[in-house]
Amino acid sequence: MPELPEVETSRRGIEPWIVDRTIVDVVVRDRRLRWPVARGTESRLRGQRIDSVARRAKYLLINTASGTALMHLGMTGSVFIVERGTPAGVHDHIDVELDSGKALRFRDPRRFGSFFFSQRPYEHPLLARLGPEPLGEAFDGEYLWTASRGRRVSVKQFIMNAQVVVGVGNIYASESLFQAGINPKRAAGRIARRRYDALAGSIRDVLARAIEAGGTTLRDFYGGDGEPGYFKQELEVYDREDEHCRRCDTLITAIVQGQRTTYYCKRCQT
DNA sequence: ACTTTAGCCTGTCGGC
DNA sequence: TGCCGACAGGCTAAAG
Repeated sequence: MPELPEVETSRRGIEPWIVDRTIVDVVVRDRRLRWPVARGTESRLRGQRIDSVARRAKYLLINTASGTALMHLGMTGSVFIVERGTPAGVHDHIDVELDSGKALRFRDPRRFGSFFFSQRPYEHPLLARLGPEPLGEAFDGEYLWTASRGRRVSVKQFIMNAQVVVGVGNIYASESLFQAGINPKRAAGRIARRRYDALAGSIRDVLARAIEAGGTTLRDFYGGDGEPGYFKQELEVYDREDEHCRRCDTLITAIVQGQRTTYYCKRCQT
């Protein structure tokens, strides 16, 4: 489900409900996530006041004075606010209960998500080697071009690599490459500097527009306010196999790269 | 150092 | 209608 725009939409949705609230308890109903939820996570959070909620890559960081609770939504995870005491569904694995009478609920049917506590989150092995934020200062065409020299992987797989740049998942990789006019099969190391300028700009633009639209809801994504994401309506190629390219009318092609489906226009993307 | 693959899970959908 | 395989928005670890 969630790529960067969906995680950012979730962050904005929960922020007003949890910042400056105190955690009165944490209830973990199922510890079997991507990595088992460590024993003691609950006690480290209990009694802490939430100072802020941030996002790094696709991680949500709930910051307190004593450390940070990190959540990753994996493929099917979501977070939302409920009244404390709201009966939990089968996939509602964690509740962070607040002194306001509300709770932050973590739901994840496939359990590819994760939840852990860290005093130095940015030094945690899972975060330490992440690439730059695509909407940040350090990300531009020069960076991508330099990082791609000598790389033989396809450009699609290259921009989905979180050590290169974070937050670009399967939907937005296809969309960014379409907007930049680049064939997703092209080897990353054989793309000119100027084309990487275009690609970096497209990644920024696509992600920013998707955040504005509240993310992309293909089936079951809802932001913190319960609204679906409306970026689906703006998708140019993703999930549009055999439909007409809006720019040139050619039928959109679907291929598989690295076990993920890629969509592109053979005529617009070279 | 890079690239590729297997695998973690459940739910849904299309074809028979 | 039911069964079965294919597929799904992510990511790591291990193997090559």
